[in-house]
Amino acid sequence: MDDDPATEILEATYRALCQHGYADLTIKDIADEADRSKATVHYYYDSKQNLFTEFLDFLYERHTEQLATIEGDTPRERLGALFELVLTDEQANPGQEFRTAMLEVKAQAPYDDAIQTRLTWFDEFLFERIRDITAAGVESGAFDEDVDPAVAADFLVTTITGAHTRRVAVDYSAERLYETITRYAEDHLVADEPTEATH
Amino acid sequence: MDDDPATEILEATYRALCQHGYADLTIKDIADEADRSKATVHYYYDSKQNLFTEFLDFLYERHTEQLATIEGDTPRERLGALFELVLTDEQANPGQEFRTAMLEVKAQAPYDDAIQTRLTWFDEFLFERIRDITAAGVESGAFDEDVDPAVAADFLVTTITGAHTRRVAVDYSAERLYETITRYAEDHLVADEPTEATH
DNA sequence: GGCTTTTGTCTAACTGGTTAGTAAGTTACC
DNA sequence: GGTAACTTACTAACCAGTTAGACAAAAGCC
Repeated sequence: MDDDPATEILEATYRALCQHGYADLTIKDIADEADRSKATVHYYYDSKQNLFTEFLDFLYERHTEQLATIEGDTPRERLGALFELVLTDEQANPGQEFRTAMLEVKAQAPYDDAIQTRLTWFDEFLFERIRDITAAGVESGAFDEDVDPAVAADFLVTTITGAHTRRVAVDYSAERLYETITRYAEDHLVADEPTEATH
Repeated sequence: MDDDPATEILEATYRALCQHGYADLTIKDIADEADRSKATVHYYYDSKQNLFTEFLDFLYERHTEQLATIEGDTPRERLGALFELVLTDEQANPGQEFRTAMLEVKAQAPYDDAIQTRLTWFDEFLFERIRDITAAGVESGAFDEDVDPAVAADFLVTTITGAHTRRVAVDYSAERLYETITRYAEDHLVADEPTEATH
């Protein structure tokens, strides 16, 4: 927590973002959260856009670190742990407020190349992670042999994205979405023979 | 096109929304698009929030009319037509600008009950439409008998929502998402026996 | 028909509030 | 004394909503 002021401002940005949402996020909100003046924020970051771009880099680092911690002896376990992390984890993602703000940011992507570039990183990172786990599962025989890891990963990223959106837009239960996706994976990825025991 | 001024303003709102996005949408933008003054907009709609709520009602009506036109002799054809309408139809949905604006609106749902209520209508309408088609397919034997229509519809709505979000946030190809979802439906909904012919 | 009054539609100009960013100066440490 | 870190006070721009009134058509009245 004994960061340099620049990092402290990024952490304050996170808290301010959760409290006010992206649309209503002002430099003053961030400054207040960082216990500094508005001008100090501008001292470290030239513009609001500049600050936010660096904030997304900061988030990306945190997010990839989190996804890297995923463990499990089998691909199936690792995939389950990943779903849990991105769909239900409440301690890692302080919840609805942050997800809402991230959806606001996603909607701003077409207006801001720097944002779109970074959101694409997030998307691709998740895709690659799922594709690799799926490929390992296919190779080990745990997953159905005619599953194409890239196609399955693409589909799952889309569904996870949809779960995030629905959770915000129509206040849909995160748990229920988690269960539906897990069920899909169990039913359609896991190979037939070894799974019969599960039923 | 010879509507009353109130409706003309709603149509102007649609055009202004596509041009400026939701975040940057001002009463002036709408007024300019309607070739009227700012005060005239306020003459017909008390507040911006009021105008936008009525605009969403206007959109809902248009959207449900569109979804009602879906035809097809078999449930499979109807589901295919629905995917095409909600995922690729470019003449019905003037494209990226509008989808982007709608994602911005979705992100505002948690801050505005009137918006959330209406987005839930959209979500539920699509869900029910897919569930009914799926149920008809299961009943006729065209779809796998152990498909639960409600579960499948829920999953598909989530995936469609994800496709919309990814298209905006990471500029993902709509066509590719359409193909992935169609493939899922063909592989996992359609009953085994009658489908062998397709492969 | 001619006259006034009312009503519906609309506008220019203004108000009050907000915001990103800046300029100039202060404090604190080396 | 110089520099890094920081603040107060400001500017310029923007926006939702209001006000006061223009203009025309319709309605009521003689």
